[in-house]
Formats: sequence, C-alpha cells, structure tokens
Amino acid sequence: MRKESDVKLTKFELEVMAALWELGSASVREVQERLPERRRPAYTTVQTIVYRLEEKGAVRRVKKVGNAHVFEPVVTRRATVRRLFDELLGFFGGSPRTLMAQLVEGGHLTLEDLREAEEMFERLESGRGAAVESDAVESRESRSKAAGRKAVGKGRRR
Amino acid sequence: MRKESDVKLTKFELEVMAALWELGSASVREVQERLPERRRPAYTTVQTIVYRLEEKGAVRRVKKVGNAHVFEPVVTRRATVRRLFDELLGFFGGSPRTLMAQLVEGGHLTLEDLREAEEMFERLESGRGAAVESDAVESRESRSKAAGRKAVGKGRRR
DNA sequence: ACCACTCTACGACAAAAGTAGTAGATTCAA
DNA sequence: TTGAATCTACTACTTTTGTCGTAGAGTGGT
Repeated sequence: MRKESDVKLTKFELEVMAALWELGSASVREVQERLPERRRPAYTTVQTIVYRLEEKGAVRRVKKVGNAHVFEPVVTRRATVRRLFDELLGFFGGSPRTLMAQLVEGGHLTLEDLREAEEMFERLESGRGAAVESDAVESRESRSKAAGRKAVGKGRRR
Repeated sequence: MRKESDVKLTKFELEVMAALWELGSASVREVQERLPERRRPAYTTVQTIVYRLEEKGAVRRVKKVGNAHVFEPVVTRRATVRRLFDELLGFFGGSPRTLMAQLVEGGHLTLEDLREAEEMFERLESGRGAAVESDAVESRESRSKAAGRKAVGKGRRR
C-alpha cells in the first residue's frame, strides 16, 4: 500500500488540506468557505480537489451530515511539512544548516525564534513527549466532535 | 517590470536553477550534465526549461562559447529560498516558530544546527556585512570567470 | 572547402493541475 | 408531499509542466 509520505500534493491541494487541518473535518462547503475570499474557486472546483485528494489517499469520508459528505485528513500536517521541508533541503545539498543560514540572513528567523526552538528542544530531550503535540494526538483530538457543531449548508449564501 | 520575487518556479525549473547556481553560469549542456543521472532528461528538454526560465526572467544569456549560449541566473538562490519558505509558512499561520517547532520535533534540526544559526545571527548583528554572503556578492562573484574554464561541448559523449 | 558534430529555434504532444458546468439524487421545512 | 436549496458524481475544458524530435545554422579540425 502507499505510504502516507508518498502523497504528493499540489499548491491548491495543499491549501485545501490546510483548511481541513484547521477544521479537523469538514464538508466541501466548509472547506470552500475557509479559503481566502480573494481567489475563492467555485464550489465544484473545491469539490474536485477534495475528490482528487481522496483518490490520493490524503483524505477520507467519515460520515454524512444532511446529504453532504464530511471529510477528514488522513495525512498529517506534520508529515506534509516534513516532505516539503525535505524538498527545500534538496536545493541546499541536504544541509539544514545552510538553509538555516539563509533564513537567518534573510531575516525570516529572529533570535527569539531560535531560542524558543532551543528550549523546546531541551524540553524534548528530557520529558519525552510531554507538551508535545504528536501526530496521534493531533488527529484524534481534531477528529472528536467538531464536526456537526456548525451547519453544513443552510441559509442562502451570496 | 516584474519584480524578481514574482518569479514562480516549478519543481523541474528549480532543479535547473540549482544547477545554475552551482555553476555560476553555464550552457544548456553543462546544466544537463549536472542533473542527477537517474532521471536525466533529454538535452532539448533541459533546453526548453532554460528557455522558459529565460522568458520568466529567471536567467539570461550572457555570452556565447563556440556556438552555444551561456546562461546565468538572474534570480538569486536566496530570493528563491525566501519565497519557498514563505509558502511553507503559509500553512502555519505565518509563524516561523510553529514551523521551527515542527522541524525540531521531526528531528530535522539538531541542537547543533540551532546554535550554529544563533552564532551566525550574532555575527550578523555586530559586524554588519562582514563575512556575509550578500545577494550582490553572490552574483558578482559567480559571474566573474568560471565560464569558459571548462569546454562547452567537445568530445563525443554517450 | 568539407564534414562531422553541436546548438539553436521551433513545434508538438501527453500528463498534471486548475476550474467549472450539469443532471439527477437528497434533504427538509412548510 | 412537495419544491426550493443543496449535494454528489461526472464530464469537460484550459493552462501549465514535462518531454522530446527535427530542420537547419554555426563551428572547428583537417
């Protein structure tokens, strides 16, 4: 079977996933509405993307609310960032340091960010898995109830 | 005119740029040969990509060696990493910290990497522009001589 | 001057990604 | 039980990317 990390996502698919990660689980409509108003594609466009994500195994249907399917992410945000980051590293001889250097120089990271990261690091070193948001926790939590709280598609829009 | 940071590059275009950044400037042939042997596309495929990069304003022809054009990157690696990183950040509410957290947890970054980055940071803070490889320096340097040193396309290959 | 090569300049086409319309099934409030 | 609103399941089309072949010009050794 296909490993989770094998899933390749395009820009737009990533945006849809982002919405799903935030929502925990949602209907196509909810996803569409969570997309930035600026360039908000048609309902069916979002639907198509969600379907494609389903084929790729990145999301799955969990239930129905009304006549609408509710989807939930299968691949975690974490795993996705990982692969994106790895790709980024590809252009730097695979060295995280070189990349870090560029980021620091570019002003993307502040000293604060670094110290923060360091602290987190130490926390990890000692109390293995304390305040750490693991993949498991992430999905289990979001999956709980969070779906069904808001209407799936009532009230005339636009 | 189009700002350098507006240039959107695809995966493959990025690979070609990577080769060009390493080489400083090069002919299509040189770029092709710098590409990983595994999946090394045909000469004309690389040529097409280089042409497209030229249209996008990411590279430009600087001279000819024999009957071959020599190209050099216009957009810097730095600027490119910047935009890629920004995109990555997009999926994290724009917070570098959250991303850092994920990276640390994911084991992508070691404590060493962080300290290293911190040091570099301090170096930057003080001696403004000392050992700092700025965009300007980067391109000027690579542009120097580096082209012409190696044959552009002699000797039967394959 | 000739020729074996290499490059360029295009043109093509398939696959992937983005975008959306439509017909018909569902739902649910009145 | 009905009908407006909403969804789903397709189908389809446009762009963008990835890939390459070919015709003909340019180059350099002999």
